[in-house]
Amino acid sequence: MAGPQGSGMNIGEIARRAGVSRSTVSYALSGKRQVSDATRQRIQDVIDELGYRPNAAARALAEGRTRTVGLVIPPASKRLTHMQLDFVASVVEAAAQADLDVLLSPSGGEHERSFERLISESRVDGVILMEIRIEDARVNRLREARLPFVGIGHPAHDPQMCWVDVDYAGLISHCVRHLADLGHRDIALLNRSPELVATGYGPGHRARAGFLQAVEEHGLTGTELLCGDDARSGQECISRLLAEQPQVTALATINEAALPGVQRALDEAGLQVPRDFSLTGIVASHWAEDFRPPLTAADVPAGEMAARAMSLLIECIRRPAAPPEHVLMSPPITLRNSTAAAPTFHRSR
Amino acid sequence: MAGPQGSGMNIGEIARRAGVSRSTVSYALSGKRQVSDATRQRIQDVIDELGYRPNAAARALAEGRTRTVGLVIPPASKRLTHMQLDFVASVVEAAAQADLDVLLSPSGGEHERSFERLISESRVDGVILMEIRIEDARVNRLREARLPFVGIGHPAHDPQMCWVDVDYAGLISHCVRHLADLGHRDIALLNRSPELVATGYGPGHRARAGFLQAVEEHGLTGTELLCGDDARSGQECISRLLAEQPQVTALATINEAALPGVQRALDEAGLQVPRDFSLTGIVASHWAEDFRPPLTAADVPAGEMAARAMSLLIECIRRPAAPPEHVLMSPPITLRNSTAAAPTFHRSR
DNA sequence: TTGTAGGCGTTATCAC
DNA sequence: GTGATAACGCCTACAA
Repeated sequence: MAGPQGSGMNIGEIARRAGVSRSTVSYALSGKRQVSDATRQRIQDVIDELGYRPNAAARALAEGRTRTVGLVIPPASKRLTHMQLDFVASVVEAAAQADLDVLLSPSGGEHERSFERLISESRVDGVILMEIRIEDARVNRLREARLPFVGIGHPAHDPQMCWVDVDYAGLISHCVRHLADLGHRDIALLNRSPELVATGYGPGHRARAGFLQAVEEHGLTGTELLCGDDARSGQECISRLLAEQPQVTALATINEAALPGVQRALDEAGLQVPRDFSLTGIVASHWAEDFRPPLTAADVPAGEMAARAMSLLIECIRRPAAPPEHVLMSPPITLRNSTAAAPTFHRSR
Repeated sequence: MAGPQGSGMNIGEIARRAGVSRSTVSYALSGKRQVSDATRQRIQDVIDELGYRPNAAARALAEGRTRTVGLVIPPASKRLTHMQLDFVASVVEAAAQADLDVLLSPSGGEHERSFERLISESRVDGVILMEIRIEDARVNRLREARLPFVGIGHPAHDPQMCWVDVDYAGLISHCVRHLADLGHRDIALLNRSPELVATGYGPGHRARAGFLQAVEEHGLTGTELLCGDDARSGQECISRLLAEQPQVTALATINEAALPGVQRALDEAGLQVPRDFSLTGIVASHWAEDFRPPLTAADVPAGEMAARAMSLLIECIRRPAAPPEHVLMSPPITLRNSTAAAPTFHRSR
């Protein structure tokens, strides 16, 4: 098994050495027509000996497909969250399962060139688009390019595209009801950063909507906190909340990166979870389990989302005319140990 | 500007509409020979109108290069660390800067197929290989394939390959000296997981070597802790250490994921950093700054490593015969607030 | 300054 | 069962 990409290492060379024509080698490899066992074996021997693999570009050119999918990630400047990371890894895994390769592309900011290359140079057969905004120009761009794609997240109005999303509104609303059932009357929503929500970040908007609706439905008082995606912001946010609104006894969150700070703020205030303060939300299981005590929360199923997105994409590629499918995931709320009945006496300021 | 990948959308179509030959269009695009301003403009107009972009596969086939680099990441099963994540994002960023695309490939475990595709189907012009082991089969595989590559990390003996690494041995040794200067006599090294180190994970081995050497040099007593890459393992590890070896007053770490647990264990034991216990190590700045108090530590410069690796790779691609270059980075230890003079009295068990 | 033509390595449609 | 041969879309000598 010598080095593959040597000099004249192509299907013709294999054919020559095996004493057959190029087409026979091609068919022996693809299995798209009968090849006698004897010749197939002869060909295979030569291939094994030389370590030959067909050239991907030539194949893509001839077949009209690349066996590659694009994954558009948010730009690196804003550090990716752990959930996003899990997602990237899971997409790669799911693609590998289907013998597809993954071409990564940042988008937003400086990186339009990379995105344009991806979609308009026929580098990929389809695209998975992360972090879709409520109004997202890239969606139109992809449609223009007639490229099959699946969104992670969904824009405001678009029955015409495939997407996979988590039901942030429904789940947060569920969390609020859970807290209401436990007797909490004043609760807060720990949302993502102000900038993110301002630029139309779907989960932020939908969590807010679900929160407001549920708060009203149950006659509660609700406070929304927009909080940076890091521990320090979380600590500041919660410290301020505890100081300024001591009547608040519970919190729902979608901001996992802030959790270590939340923990510190509660510790510093001498509050015990769940005795003095209840906590729940939508969080990658990793973060939920690392909290003390472990969080009762809906675990964002990054792996399953990636797998569903990939099979949706494969389907979109196979049948471009098929009606778009949506998957709105509503993972169960895992009961751990961070919510309890509201404390009987209010904390004083 | 209509949809690009329509039906007959290729360089010939552009040529036809502009009333020139295909080669003229090609040259107008590449600039590899003079084209009169008039025709160039006419061609450009047609291109703009139709939104044409050359087909990547055809170009790769003709040029013999793909304008794509491969990034081999550890498999998703073992969750990527934050540092690795930063690194992936930074590589993509650096590649985009050079107008290169990035093909992602998991490796190890189930994913040999993906790795083999990457290196033997001419899908990429070069490879960045993350998480190199002290003995790493992939290195030989890449060399066999004659594919330019750059390692993040370096194997035990290999002057023949390009790599970028952090000087774990030197930095940990530096940390130990710092602690020794502060009067600590019993210190510990919080290493990565036993499995990782057992499979020849370079940073683990080199941190250990630097630790042992420095401990001996300064006449200290050292304990090495192999600890899982998560908060719970960190907490268990440190709790046990504090209980079993109360004479230990300082710790150096390369296990950032364990830090939240380290913090909890110290809190639970009622120890204050740095008054009662000093902490330092090699950690992505993100984690160092999220600790309370912020850690005095060498910040792993993921962004710069990625940039250096990318330019090394570009150089390897340009001149495959050039002697291999190495970059051993030794980022400065950022003074924050987690180390102080050793406590005068030993803690009791 | 521009056009012609051959080749890059596959796949796939014909014939045999 | 197997071989020629024409695409696939682009690049680039070689001519003009």
